[in-house]
Amino acid sequence: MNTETKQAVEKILTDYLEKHGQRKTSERYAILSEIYSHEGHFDIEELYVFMKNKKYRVSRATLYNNIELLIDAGLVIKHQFGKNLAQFEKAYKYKQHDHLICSDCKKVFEFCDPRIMQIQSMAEDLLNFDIFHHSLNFFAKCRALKENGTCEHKKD
Amino acid sequence: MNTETKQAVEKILTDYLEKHGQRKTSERYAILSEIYSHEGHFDIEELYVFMKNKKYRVSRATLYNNIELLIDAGLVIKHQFGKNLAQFEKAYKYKQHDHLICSDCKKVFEFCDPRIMQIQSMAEDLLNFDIFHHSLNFFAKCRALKENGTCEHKKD
DNA sequence: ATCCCTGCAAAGGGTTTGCAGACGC
DNA sequence: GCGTCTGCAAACCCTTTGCAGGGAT
Repeated sequence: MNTETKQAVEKILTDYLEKHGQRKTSERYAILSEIYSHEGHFDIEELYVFMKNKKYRVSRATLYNNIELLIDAGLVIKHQFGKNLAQFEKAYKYKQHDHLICSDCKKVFEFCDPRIMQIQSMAEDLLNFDIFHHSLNFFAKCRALKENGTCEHKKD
Repeated sequence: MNTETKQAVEKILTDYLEKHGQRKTSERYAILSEIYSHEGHFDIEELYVFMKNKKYRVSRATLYNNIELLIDAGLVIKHQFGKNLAQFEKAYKYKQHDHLICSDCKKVFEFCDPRIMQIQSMAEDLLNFDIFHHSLNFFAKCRALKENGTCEHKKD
């Protein structure tokens, strides 16, 4: 990842840890760095394998503990795409977007629409809450599937 | 539940089973009836306990199998509210709505906003998919919490 | 009579917990 | 040195699977 982003997210983590009186362990910075060096979604097992394949001696328990911390610090976002498997994504400077999941091949697509923020404001005022996160998922069938018998995006 | 709804959902199930060459077992109709006799969200374990507390001899495996069938038939909707626990809800004649989850007490609130359908149309055309289901969840802090130190809706 | 569907129990897979040792403070 | 954080492994919980018996067609 670029140096600017690396420094920025490390500072956010440092500030968060200091504010909450938690320790600045090397594992926490290693996990953050690993997450920000990958594009797209990942689950804990994938992150574990990535880090094991490098020099890191890291445990799944530590990953589970610290991913929660990173979510709380606003550095990571958690997704649930219908399966019983939490998936994650880096959050810093990543444009707000939502997801569409292909029911055929389970591939996840991204899109964004500013109108979601208007709905959010409406819900906040209606229910008297402050919303800090949203999750919008569309489940869909590829139009090419019924015409050609195959997802046209499978070749990607 | 009212007789009209009961007959309507049973017909939908019957049509679905006949169309797919699947058997009309008493368990399937019992599960459907049980689901439609409750308001709000439920998970498989709750449904299992409900049915055990009545006369039914039913297994969790059958519930898991048939809830998928009912979802496919459009009679049940599945939700994931951030935890690794699938929650379900009856779908027939139930107005389209979305959810806001209180981060303090985890209570789930409902709201609806027609603009979600506009976003859906946009995403369909942008990505060339036909969307058959959507899931929009807001995660939020109750405004009364920071003022009074307690969720004002906890008394509900 | 066929064979799909069921109940039961064991297995599976992701996540959490307990504990002794390590390390930030 | 104190107390938190870590790695490891076992425990946990929800869900899926295997199998023999039962019921729909």
